[in-house]
Amino acid sequence: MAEEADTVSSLMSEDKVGKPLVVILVGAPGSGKSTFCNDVISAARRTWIRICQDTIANGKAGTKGQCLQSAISALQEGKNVLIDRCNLELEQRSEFVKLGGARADVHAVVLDLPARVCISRLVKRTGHEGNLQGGKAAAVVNRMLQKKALPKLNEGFSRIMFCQNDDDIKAAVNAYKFLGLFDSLPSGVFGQRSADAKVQQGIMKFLKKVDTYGNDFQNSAAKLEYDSQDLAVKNEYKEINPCAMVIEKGNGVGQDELDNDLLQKPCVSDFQWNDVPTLAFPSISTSDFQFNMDKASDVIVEAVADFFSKVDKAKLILVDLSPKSKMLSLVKVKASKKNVNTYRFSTYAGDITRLYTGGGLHCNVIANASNWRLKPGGGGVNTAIFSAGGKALEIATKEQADTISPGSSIIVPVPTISPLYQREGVTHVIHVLGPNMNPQRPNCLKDDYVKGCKVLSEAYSSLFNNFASIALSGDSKAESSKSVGMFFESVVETQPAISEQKSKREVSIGYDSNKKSKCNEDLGSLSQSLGFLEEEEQKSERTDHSAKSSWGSWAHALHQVAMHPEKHNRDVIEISDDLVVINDLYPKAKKHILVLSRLPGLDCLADVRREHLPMLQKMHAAGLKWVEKFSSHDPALVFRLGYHSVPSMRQLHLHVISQDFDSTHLRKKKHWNSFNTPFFRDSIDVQEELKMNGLAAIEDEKLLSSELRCQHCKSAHPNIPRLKSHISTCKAPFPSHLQNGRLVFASSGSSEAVSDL
DNA sequence: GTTCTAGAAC
DNA sequence: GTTCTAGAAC
Repeated sequence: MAEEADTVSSLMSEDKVGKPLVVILVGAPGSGKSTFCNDVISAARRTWIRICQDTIANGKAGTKGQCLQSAISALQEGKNVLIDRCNLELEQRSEFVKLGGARADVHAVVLDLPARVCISRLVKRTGHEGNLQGGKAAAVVNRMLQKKALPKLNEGFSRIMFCQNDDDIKAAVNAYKFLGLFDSLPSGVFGQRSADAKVQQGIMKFLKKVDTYGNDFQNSAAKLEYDSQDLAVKNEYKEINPCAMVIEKGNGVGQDELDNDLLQKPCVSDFQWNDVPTLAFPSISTSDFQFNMDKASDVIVEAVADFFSKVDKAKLILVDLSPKSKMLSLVKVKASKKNVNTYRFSTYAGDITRLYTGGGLHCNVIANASNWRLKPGGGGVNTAIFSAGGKALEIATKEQADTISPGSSIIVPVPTISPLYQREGVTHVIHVLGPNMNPQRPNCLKDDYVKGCKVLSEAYSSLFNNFASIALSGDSKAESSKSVGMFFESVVETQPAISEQKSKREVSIGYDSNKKSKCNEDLGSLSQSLGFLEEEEQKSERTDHSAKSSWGSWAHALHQVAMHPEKHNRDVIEISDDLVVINDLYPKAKKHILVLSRLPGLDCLADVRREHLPMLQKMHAAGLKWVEKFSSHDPALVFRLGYHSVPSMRQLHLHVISQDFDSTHLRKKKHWNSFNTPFFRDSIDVQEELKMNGLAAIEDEKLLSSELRCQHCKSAHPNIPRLKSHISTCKAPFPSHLQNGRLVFASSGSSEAVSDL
């Protein structure tokens, strides 16, 4: 019985318990954020956790990443989160806003107090610490407030509360303090002083404008007026186009009718479309490729939601020719169920090649449901777009690629002579190829909808990413330069498909060779099964490659020393036929030397093969000899010998470096991580791998930007100075994975592996 | 690899 | 205001 009751009550509570909340405080230093948090937490009915960047790292200042991580874990435990950092700028808070969605609702509480109040509090608080006194405090606060961007609902907040004085703050504290597990606060904007009026004005202006278009609009105008109170709360509607507003608010007045009547009038063009990049796209694969529409509409809505979570201020419009389109209605219903922002995503029934002249819609980018040969014909959208784009579009397409594979897309800038550009203002066409389910067309997937949905989803994300990259590049003529910076909430992969296409066509040219494509690029996978001739070709290409472009001009210094050590007396400490040993010009520790191989053509670890093992053994032995010498002078020194996975300078060199990392030259994250992540390949491991596999593993350069962690106790630190100050006092032993010959020190006159520290 | 510097963060 | 980092240039 008891068990049953438990089950019932847990079911009920699951149903009723609101989502956890993420409350993002927004305010200058001294605005009272911490006090707010403490006041809420001290008597709250829910469980709250305050996340403060100043104290997140064991009481010390930490990173934004640590705050995010901490917030994620708190949410997973069902706790409510208060983000206590300034968050005055959109970018500073955007990562935290993204915590919202299925797992949490995100609110903002804006402590919008006069600067002088913040300054005087700040001086009182920090004066005795000597950090931010008088004029300095004022400068900091004023500077920060200059950059202040008040939060808006369209950033992803479901509720925003503005506090301008202590009473407002008290009310906000109470709202959260008394919020029980089963309660929720209303959505919208509260306490904002002047914006509501502006929104109202904007709407009135719009209504007047609409009126001039005639009777068709009367109903919808009335409807808008009715809803305007609701709209006023959402300040995201400050700058919107009237049609989008109607779409959102037109429920119950015959949606389809409204859409078509309104959208097919050229009423929007002179209103507010100008600065928002807009992509119009047809449904991919559901026409001639016979993809199931129900499944396709799920994929579309999913892809759109995903896109909106990454990108700010861009609009998408799904277009189909027929007002009775099943796809349009399916997508509309599903988008609405999924709460997709209907201001940013809408549907349109009409000709995709006449969006402006036929519908007044200014879409700077349109997508084409293409065929794999990227050729005109075949009917449907493809024929229509190629025909509207003219010969110029066909040629421009050919310039980009010859073919396209299912699930990908390519961008084609529309030539200015094309009617699509001149008449419709379309600056780019993105050709997309979706999966084919039609047995009468090539590459039919039959009924494999697992694969089909995957490919269709890839097609849409490729399309949307490419659209994003157009706006990011500032290439879009529909987008003013000032909005470029505001466009992205986060980095979006750019043009993956186009470079893929290019590389298909230009395999031998090395499309990315101007990038940091070092010699390790493909050698790991360089096939041993290549024929002799091919291998020779590859070799010469590799040599060419590194000589030509992959090593920067500075990167040949070690090579010069290895080949002509006699010319570099100052740095060289040992010369033999095989090796040159030098002091590192910029030592990253008390003792830091390089053992250079003198073999020509052996530039980096990725070049090393089994036959080089004797050379590496000699280098290791030479390194050990120097360790012994150094240790005899300073027995406290402990060394590691190893190679960088991807060196910055050519000519294979072994680092022999003491583990104190006590050096003014160690200044960057990259410096630290190059010696303290798996990017550093211990010499003994490399030798072992050569014996076993014939080559050594190369670790990713991404490791160089990992967070900074102490090599002893593994604690994380926000920056190099903090890390350095920590390691100078950290008493923890070296981790066990270094304790099998990787760490060396001197003992009884000879260097030995450290067995126990 | 370093130096220089703009801009992020507080 | 200072501190710190990351990216560009070399």
